[in-house]
Amino acid sequence: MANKTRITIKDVARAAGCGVATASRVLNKSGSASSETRERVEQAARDLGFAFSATGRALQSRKSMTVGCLIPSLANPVFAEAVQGAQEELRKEGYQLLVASSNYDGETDNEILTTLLAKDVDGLLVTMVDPQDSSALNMAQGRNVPTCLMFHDPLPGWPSAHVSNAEAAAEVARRFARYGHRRTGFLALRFATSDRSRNRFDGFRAECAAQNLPAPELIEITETEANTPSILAQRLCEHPELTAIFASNDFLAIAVQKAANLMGWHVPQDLSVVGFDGIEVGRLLDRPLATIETTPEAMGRQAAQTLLVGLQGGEMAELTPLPFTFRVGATLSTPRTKSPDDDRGAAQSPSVPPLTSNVKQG
Amino acid sequence: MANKTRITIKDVARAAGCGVATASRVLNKSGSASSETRERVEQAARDLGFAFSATGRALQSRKSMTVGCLIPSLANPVFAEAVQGAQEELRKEGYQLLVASSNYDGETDNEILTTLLAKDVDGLLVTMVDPQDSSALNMAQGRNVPTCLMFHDPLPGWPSAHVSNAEAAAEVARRFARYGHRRTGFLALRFATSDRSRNRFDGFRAECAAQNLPAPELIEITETEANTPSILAQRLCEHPELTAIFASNDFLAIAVQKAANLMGWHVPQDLSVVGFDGIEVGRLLDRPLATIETTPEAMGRQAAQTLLVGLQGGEMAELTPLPFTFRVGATLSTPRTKSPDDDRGAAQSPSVPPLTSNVKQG
DNA sequence: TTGTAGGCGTTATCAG
DNA sequence: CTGATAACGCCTACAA
Repeated sequence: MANKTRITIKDVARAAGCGVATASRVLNKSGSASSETRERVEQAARDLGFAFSATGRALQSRKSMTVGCLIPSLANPVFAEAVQGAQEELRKEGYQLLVASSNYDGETDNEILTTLLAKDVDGLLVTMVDPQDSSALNMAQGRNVPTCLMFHDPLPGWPSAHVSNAEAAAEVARRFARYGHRRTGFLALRFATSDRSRNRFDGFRAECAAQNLPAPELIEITETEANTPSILAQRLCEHPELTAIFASNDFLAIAVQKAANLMGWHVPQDLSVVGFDGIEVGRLLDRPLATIETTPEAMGRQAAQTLLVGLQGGEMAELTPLPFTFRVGATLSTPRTKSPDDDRGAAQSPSVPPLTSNVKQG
Repeated sequence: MANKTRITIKDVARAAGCGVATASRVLNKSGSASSETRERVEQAARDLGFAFSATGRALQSRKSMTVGCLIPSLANPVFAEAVQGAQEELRKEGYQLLVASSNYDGETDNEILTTLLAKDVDGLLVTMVDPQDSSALNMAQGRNVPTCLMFHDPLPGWPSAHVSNAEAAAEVARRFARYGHRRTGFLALRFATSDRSRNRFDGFRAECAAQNLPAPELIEITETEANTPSILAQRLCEHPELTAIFASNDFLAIAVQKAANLMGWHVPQDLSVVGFDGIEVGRLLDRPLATIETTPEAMGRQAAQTLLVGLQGGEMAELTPLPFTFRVGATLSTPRTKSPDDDRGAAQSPSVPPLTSNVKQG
């Protein structure tokens, strides 16, 4: 009942019979004190169950020991893992992470950054829709709040822990070419709000050109389409000439397989599929997914380490892209036939109803 | 260069030619002010790009508008989604989330809680190893910091957003029984540090008994074993009598399938598998996973909403368990044979080498 | 309507 | 070695 809400250093000082300054020195092991008062203070602190208030400290020291972290969503394991890595790294140095997600919305991005800045974060870890043109991010810069991006390809002004999206995508194009694919597609979700996705497409298209392949087809889909195999199947049917699809992330790639199955197409013979990210489950699928394997947790770690340098007043260098690997899987092979108008899959499952109706029954 | 580090309300007051109290009133739309000074203050604030310091406010108001969130790991999508849901819900009311993960370690749990408390969080959202016996959690209670657990089955003293682990597990036992399985196994990871896992096992075992099935076999594995199909296969081989396995989460369930494939066992005929959680990819697998479907994001939301009540001084009621559903999949069927010592899979793939050697080549 | 003053919890400064 | 005291940024009486 008589619970004094909070025990402050004042209480400790009083209990120890000394001034607050002395108590502060003892408890912080700064300054010096006679072993006698030291003892009394420590005893009092223990008895009272004293703990410093980080808020009071922050106000006085102008350091909140808190880092703000903005990402699109924790529901995407790629971002969640990056945050996990960053959090571990920062905690070692005593920093806590204030996490917020924008749900891929540019306005929310700015609102969150503003709030984070108001909370006096000492640094920022950011993945957002449009970092190049964010008033809030500029404000962070103006206030000299060290900031490190994550996932974004290099941008003037901020370091970014990233994998070269264009180069990784180019690797996919080369693989496709090597296997004899010509008509390819790039399946994208939230193309408008993801520079990562756009950069992947650009890199993919450029390398297709370099490999003398026709320009890849850009297929943009909505979240609903991605989550409903039958609808996705319809969308794929609009591009019967494609023999290989590069999905902008692994979930989409898996969805493509599902949709293909629905239509009686065989992956990879009828349609090859390659993903991006390299999430763990891709490897556990019956038909392990060919994909670009990245290491989001390492990305978060790298971002955190760089930020730590900035936090200590150092200069944050531009970051070398993290390595990626092409994970070989069972979803990429040579196309069944070079003839684009072949009635694919028919030989395998002659009993399958016409595609359109089949799609509808999905 | 001449960047004054921070613009405070004092600066605004000076620029507007008035006292700080007036500026505060105007900017907070509390108290009243002549429309004239109001104008001047707002103008000044805009010109200077003023923003309140949450730290100063927190110190003064004794409200940090921050909620601490402790979970085992963001690398587990189940927790990540819960945090996502909670974050969205809390942001609506102006709260930010301070997130930290313990990596399933009980000591770290306490360290983190202590730090969070020192940061003056207004409330706590917690999933930890041992909530019943945590000094830090008790301290939170002592300080009257509203706390809501997540994922834990009801515990005296704290509300918890959860699914009834025992009941869900019982449902699996009933399904197994209905399909004619008798010898079953429960595959667990981190059994010692997860009351969720233990409660699932207890519920499963109890219902097996109720269904007149032999007691289920408890198979504990390490993370390494879980991630290496060939090793997991070896572990499974130690229990040739089992026809059905209940995995304590979906990832394990998928791993079991992988391991089974490696040995030439057919899922579900040779071995039925049911998971827990209901992660999205389970549905996208070639062989959709039978599992207990839960809604982690809703759990996070519920926890946040309850916490919000506590944050507003209300009484936090005990929470009704969230509903779960048994997701029918292709990994559960009647066992191929009732005879436990049948050489399973042999009929299907006579060319498969003996199990042991097959395992090793994995 | 307005401004002054005190205090939230800490620490750094500066006399004793 | 020790203890007032003045910030840190803000808000809320209390006065004017």
